Amino acid sequence: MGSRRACCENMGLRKGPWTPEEDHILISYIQQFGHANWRALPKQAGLLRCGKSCRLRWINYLRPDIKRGNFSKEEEDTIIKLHHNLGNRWSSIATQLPGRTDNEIKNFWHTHLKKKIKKKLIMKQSSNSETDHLDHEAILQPMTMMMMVNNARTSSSNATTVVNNNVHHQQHHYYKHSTTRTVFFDPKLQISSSLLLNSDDVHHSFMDHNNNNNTDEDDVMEEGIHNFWYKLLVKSAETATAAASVPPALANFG
DNA sequence: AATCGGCCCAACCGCAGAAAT
DNA sequence: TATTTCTGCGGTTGGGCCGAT
Repeated sequence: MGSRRACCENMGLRKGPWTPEEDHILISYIQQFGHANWRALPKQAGLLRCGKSCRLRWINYLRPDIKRGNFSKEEEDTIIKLHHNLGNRWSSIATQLPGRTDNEIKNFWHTHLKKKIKKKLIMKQSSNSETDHLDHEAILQPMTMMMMVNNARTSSSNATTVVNNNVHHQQHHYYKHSTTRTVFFDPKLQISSSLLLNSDDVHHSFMDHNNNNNTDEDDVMEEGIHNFWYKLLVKSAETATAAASVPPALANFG
């Protein structure tokens, strides 16, 4: 694809917070003419904004069906459940929550739910006698990796990158073997989790679950992934705790 | 009353895929 | 089929707000 100029590079266009006047112009225009072409809209409406900015303003703030205010407990539970299944696919999650935007859900996740879940995990971890020796930071570190690998798994475009880098593509996860360890790799962020995934049995446990012949493929994947991440979490926390000096956990893989 | 630091959220940016040419 | 344009998505940022000191 050729080099494309960002829409807001156009000189003379306003950026930053919208004024009530701009809001009014945008609402009036869309009510009258709709928004068939975002690119052309600001010019036709007489707004000194790029189309992208107009679209965002409308979708996230001005649409008449936007539900404002605090998230209910039901909405919260729905987000947690959907995020567990879908990962950071905020737009998909938003389709299940009428009146809520992907941006709003994303913000809510980052500011409230993520912390809440981490806290729950720590509480759970503290009450688990079997893993009492593990420190909480070591648990949270692989959690970050879980998120990143999950992102890689949900992006089809990354698959190409992975193939180009000669990384094997198996089911929905990417992995590659070095002579000494199995490495998970996030092609988008160009980082690997070699520190966290230096154990073959973790890798095999994941593969075993994936090779299960159960008829409900999604359930198998879900169960396999769940089990896999649990083992990974414990294993990597052990590794991190044991290490006298922890090297940069997310070193470039080259 | 002033300052500081963390939180929150609207808006921006870059990227990728779809659609159009 | 190749290239360009448009749209939508997810990550990130920055500024306002608010409580703590």
